[in-house]
Amino acid sequence: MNPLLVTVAVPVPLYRGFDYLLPASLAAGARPGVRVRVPFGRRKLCGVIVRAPFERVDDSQDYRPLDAVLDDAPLLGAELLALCEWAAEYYRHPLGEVIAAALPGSLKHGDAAVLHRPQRWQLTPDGQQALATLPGRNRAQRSALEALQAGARGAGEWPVAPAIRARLVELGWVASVADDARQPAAVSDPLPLTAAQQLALHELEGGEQGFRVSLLEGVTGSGKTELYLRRLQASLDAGRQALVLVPEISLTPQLAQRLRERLGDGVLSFHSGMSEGEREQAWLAAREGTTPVIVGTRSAIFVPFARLGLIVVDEEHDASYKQQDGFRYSARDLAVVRAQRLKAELILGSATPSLESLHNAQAGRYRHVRLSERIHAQAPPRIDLLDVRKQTLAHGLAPPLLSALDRCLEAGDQALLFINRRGYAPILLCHACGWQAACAHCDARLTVHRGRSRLICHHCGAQQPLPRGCPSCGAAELMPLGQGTERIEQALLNRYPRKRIERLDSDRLGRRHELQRLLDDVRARRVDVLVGTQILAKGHDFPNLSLVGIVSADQALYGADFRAIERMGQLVTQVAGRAGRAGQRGEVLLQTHEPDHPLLRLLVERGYAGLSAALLNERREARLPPFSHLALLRAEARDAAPPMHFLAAARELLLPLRGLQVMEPIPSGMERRAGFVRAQLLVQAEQRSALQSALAAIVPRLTELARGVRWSIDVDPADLF
DNA sequence: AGCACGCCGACT
DNA sequence: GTCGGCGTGCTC
Repeated sequence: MNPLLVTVAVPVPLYRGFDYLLPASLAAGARPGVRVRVPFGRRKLCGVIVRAPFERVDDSQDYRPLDAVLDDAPLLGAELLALCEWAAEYYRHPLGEVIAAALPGSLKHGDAAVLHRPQRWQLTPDGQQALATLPGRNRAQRSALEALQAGARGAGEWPVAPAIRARLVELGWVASVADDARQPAAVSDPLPLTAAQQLALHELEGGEQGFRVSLLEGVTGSGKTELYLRRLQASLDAGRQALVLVPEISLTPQLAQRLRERLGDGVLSFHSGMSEGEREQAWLAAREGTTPVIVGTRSAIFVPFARLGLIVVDEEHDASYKQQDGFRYSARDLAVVRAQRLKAELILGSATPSLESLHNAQAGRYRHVRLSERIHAQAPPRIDLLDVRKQTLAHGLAPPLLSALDRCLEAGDQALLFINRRGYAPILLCHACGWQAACAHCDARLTVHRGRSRLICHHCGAQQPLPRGCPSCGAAELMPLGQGTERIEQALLNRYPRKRIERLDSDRLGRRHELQRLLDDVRARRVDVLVGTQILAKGHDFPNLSLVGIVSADQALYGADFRAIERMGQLVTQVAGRAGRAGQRGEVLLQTHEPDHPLLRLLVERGYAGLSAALLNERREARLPPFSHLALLRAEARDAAPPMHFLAAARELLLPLRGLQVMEPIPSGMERRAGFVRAQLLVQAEQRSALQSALAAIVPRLTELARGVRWSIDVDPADLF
């Protein structure tokens, strides 16, 4: 018999498969999904077997034997492996890298997959006694013991420094006990449903079981989460697990906590803010079936489950579900694929659904479940356009907005100001000679950050100290032009010295618990005005806002990207939705220089539903997604010519293929970025399959053409820059 | 992506 | 005379 070979996916950016000789001694355990250690060039890599062993037939090729089989049982089950293969095909990304993206760090590098038995820390009788007699100076020990007594349960929920814990164990005051019987602790009762919720729940539950997608379109405050909870409970009751995706790390603790209160403490999180160890344990627990629910961000779509029955994608319109570099997958779209393959239920929830999902719902592929009433029966916030033309702006704020703020704060209410720009000002200008602070590596201006006293490029991260005078003409005074969150915050601090003004943007999200503390302060009404970027639009709940000011959304109106207005509508609607308290209508002011823009008027008069309907019509006319399918071929290099030449050659390869419309290669929106000159080629197809086969056909040739050019394929690009 | 091999400038 | 610059070539 001929020797056996196995195909191994190795984590390298190569589109070819690599076959290895399978030593007879290792043949028993070699199955798809099992990790192996293989020699690769001069190094050793951890790869995954992706095909059942097969007999060697050709003698022309030399093979190297694999070193070791790392798993007794496949680490990637058939379902997850198939999902990875599907994603690699669809997104035209090397399978080895896709699998690497699906594995938590430590497992990716070949560490043994060991699920620690859940353990729980417990006060011993000695510990009980010690707590009573412990001298007051042992503060750390005391508070740790008190936390345990107060009912901290899982190991992760007992906040104690490892050194203190070790000491307490040594003293015999605490002990760990196995916690297999994860009794659902402190499970609270479901909230009563409104009539509208009941109706919606009925629609979600009804009809054919098995694979189904529901687009749950519910305005802010309509109680989508309670419906998720009902479906999650039903899934758990049926003995199946569930996956809940959220767009942002900062939303996981909040939601995970709420799920734990209702579904028990088996609910685990999965996101990049966790340590590798924590992520690995959550991943393994889901795979074993020992955790009923995972709440996570984009990458959690690759968590394996023993019996997944339900996926919820919250805020499904959110662009963060699309990975923007490397393996450019959409977790929301993969959720559809995964649910279909598993015959599972999928709920896509949003107050402002993406045009793609709306289109799918209208085409009958998704159930369209609407929740149009807010629970507390407030009127939905009305958005008023504030024409700022010819008005004197103070740091970008027009007098009517300022007087609305005055009234709001006098009444002791809270206000929120939204501006989608970090920093103090996006431009630093010399009034004497016209010089502007520009990035040395990008075609971009540097943003003034007053607090840190620096100029920062928001595209490549380059920084420099804030210059004292003009570097070009020496004039003493430089003018910050335009506004960011920092500047609005400053202006409000000056105007309202006795009020508490807080800023919320990614610059402030450094420390782990800071966001949580800030949000708590806002909810407890210790903050009067909150100034922030789109983080404010992402589902955080602020129950006491009576005024929302949107400093500007005009940029989207001039934006070159065909999705700019859709995004603006989502952002504005989401931010506006934060306004209004029980029984009181919120006020929303949207500053604009284009008060007569038809799409802006549509948004204000007919809401997101009106805007999205009009945008869908435009897309249909223009044959843009979701009425066609796009792929973007990007290229970059140190010099300007190679990317264009590469793309021109790629275009030649594509032109003879059928069912495609191939544009001319063009320089990217920001041509130079982080020292690279970038260009792109847009390919459009009516049929997804035509796009797929075209890309499949040209990838091997691209590899040959790419001399000195870095390139990537973006299937279903989120933006065309 | 790594990692090596391979030929041309400023240093112990 | 060497250390090292990154160009390009390969990885079963």
